[in-house]
Amino acid sequence: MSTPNSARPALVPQRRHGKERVTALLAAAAAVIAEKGFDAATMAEVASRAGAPIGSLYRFFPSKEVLADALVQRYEELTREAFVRIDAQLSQISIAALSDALLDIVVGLHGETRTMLALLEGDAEASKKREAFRGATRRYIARTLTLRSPKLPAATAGNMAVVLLHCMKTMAALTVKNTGKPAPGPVAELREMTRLYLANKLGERD
Amino acid sequence: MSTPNSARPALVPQRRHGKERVTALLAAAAAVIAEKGFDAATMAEVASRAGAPIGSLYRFFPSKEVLADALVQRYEELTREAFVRIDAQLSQISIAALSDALLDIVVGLHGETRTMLALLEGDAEASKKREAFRGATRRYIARTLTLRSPKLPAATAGNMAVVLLHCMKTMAALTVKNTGKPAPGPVAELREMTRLYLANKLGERD
Amino acid sequence: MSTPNSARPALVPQRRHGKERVTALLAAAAAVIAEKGFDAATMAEVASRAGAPIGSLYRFFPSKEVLADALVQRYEELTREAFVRIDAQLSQISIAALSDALLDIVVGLHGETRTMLALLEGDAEASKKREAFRGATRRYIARTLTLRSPKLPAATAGNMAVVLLHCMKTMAALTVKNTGKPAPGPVAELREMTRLYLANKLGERD
Amino acid sequence: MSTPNSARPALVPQRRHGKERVTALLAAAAAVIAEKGFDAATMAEVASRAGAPIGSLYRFFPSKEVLADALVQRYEELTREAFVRIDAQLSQISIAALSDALLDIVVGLHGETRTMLALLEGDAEASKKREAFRGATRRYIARTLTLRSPKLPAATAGNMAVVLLHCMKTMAALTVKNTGKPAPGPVAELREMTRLYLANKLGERD
DNA sequence: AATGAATGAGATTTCATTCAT
DNA sequence: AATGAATGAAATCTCATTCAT
Repeated sequence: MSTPNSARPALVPQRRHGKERVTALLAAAAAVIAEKGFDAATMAEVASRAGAPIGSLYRFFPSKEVLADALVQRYEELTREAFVRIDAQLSQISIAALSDALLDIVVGLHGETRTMLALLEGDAEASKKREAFRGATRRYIARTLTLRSPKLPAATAGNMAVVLLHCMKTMAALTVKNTGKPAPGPVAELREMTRLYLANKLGERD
Repeated sequence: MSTPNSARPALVPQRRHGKERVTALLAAAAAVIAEKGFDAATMAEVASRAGAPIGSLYRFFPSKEVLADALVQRYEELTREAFVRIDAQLSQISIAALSDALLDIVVGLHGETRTMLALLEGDAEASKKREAFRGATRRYIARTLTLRSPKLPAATAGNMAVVLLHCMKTMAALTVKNTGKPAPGPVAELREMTRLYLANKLGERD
Repeated sequence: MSTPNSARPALVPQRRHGKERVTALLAAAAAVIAEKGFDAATMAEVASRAGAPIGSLYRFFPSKEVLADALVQRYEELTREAFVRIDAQLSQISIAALSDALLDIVVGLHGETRTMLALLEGDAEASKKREAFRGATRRYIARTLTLRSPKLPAATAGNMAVVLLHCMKTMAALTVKNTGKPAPGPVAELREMTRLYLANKLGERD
Repeated sequence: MSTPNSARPALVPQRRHGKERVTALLAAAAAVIAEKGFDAATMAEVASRAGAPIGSLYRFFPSKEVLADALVQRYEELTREAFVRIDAQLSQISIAALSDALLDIVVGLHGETRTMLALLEGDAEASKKREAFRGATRRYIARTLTLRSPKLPAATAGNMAVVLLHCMKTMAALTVKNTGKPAPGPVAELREMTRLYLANKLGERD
């Protein structure tokens, strides 16, 4: 009657129509959250922009929280895949290239960088899933650093990962600056700073 | 949510009692926003935590937006003063010290770092005042860089300022991580990265 | 809450599989209603607890109202059978034993006493079927009283039946008190009060 | 943002206008709950029937639960006062008169007997306040019994109170039967049964 | 001027019932 | 016939802002 249905996870659609609808709902949610931020985004607008009745939205995503988590989970999967690709060629690329590859991960989210930023904001009330995303990404970074420089102490790798995660967030912020245009100057500076940092820490000391 | 009272600016209190009340209201607003975020902070809680009636809050700050702007303006003033202090000793300090000084500005906000972050989040709906804060800080950074290295092209200084502003935001985020404890490892890494970057860009090439 | 499907009655299942399913659905409905009350019980939970798809539930019971009526009808049948057994030995038992037998009828519903109470609550919106249950039980009581004491005026028997019906409801309430334990002290008092009343009214004055 | 405001108790109105409004709201709530039962009564209808906007209703009664509790508390106060009056003349009245006085308490609630019944229904989800009402009334009864017959064992008084409370509920149910008309026959029977019981238990054995 | 009660649009969420597959 | 996804009206509750006192 009044107990919020926060327990149930997102429903996985069975039929083709349901899959299309879920895709549309997630796209609409990403768009609305990108435009207005998580709090100001309303479930009604998400549904209507997806051309779905509100009941359908709630059938698949039983709460606003679950809807946000579904988006975050997608970003986490994309991020994990990106690290798999980076790790596969880790021994063949320069440290500068590695640095660029890290920053380019956020660009790979295409139009949803702004959504991801909106979802990652707000430490306090953010759900477990979103905090987990940050943690997971940090671990991916640390593991990649260790793979590349096996002598790097684990603690150092962890600390560096925190800083590099923020560099990635900065990259995301620059990418969406001014509604989509990449702001090339600042991006170049960010790349330079990150390259310098990685080169200095990971070695290549000649 | 009805028609907002967007016109009138924050009232400047005349009598001593009024000044104390405004101080208490701003402190309460900072605390509530830090705890719950801007959207979840309610005007009623701000007033009650300041021991003031809600009508009094609205007398001095005609809207939630104006209240947020007043906080941002205070942070901008503190930031400006910090740059004045940095610029005064700019020729006598090393680049590493300058780098640290930039990052330490956010620490100077004491307990309100979290509030400032909450107010700076959310590109979309943020008011002009908050956008102006970012712009002003960026200009302060650029001016300081130019003062220290007069040959630095203006465009480069501007681009660097964008990146350094994000380093400051990172510093702020690390400062409030885990309810106040500074997370020393990541902070050390951030300082190192920023020092490397500034040293490389501003020179000291001997 | 839209237009209810009030017309069609409960479908009587033809095949054996259908009968089993109906039994499972009714048992699930009884359990859910006992736990949460009629309003808070949802059709979805009834179906899922019976291991049946929601469509199947609606095939046999075209509305929530009809489902409740089916339960009530079962209680009415059980009650009628109980009165048949009581009437069969009516001339051989003492008035005290008759009194106890009346109160024990509700105990014979086993685990569904709570369900019955939940369905009998709420005068206002209760369906005809549920009101009819009360009326029928009242008539059973009155008839049994008349059978036992033929000189009892019909009007008196009817009035007494109303009171005795409430004694049975009280017995039901005491039976389910504290999740199933019978609360022996109050039950003993209720038995005593009912015996006194019946003995006084039905006679045995010699 | 989403936390229900179940914590805050009912607000006590300060000004005269507020007191009138609270009175109107409680009357409207009692009427709607009496007509439709607690679950089917909507906050919107309560407000509109009191001629108040929904926000005003929630200002004074922060949740539906609190609104119900306020009604129950009023009934508890009326009940307590009734017991005070009964106890004051306890030594001067016959046991039959005491029995009648107990049953007449529910009649003293005038038109709100049905509301009280609706609020007392439903063991499971009922709030603490409503359970407390039952408990308090039981204790009032037990104390009155003990005052009248000091030799009565405490445990027996408690058990009798449970049964007598149900007699009072029965009286309430009979009072509201058929939208207000008292159904004189059954009431007379109930009075008789209760008198017999009390006379038998409390004594007058000469 | 100061207060805090009043307002009501709008947000999230539920669920009985239907109907396409 | 059987299934379970889809629907949307309606319920509870919030809160920025106003304005009578």
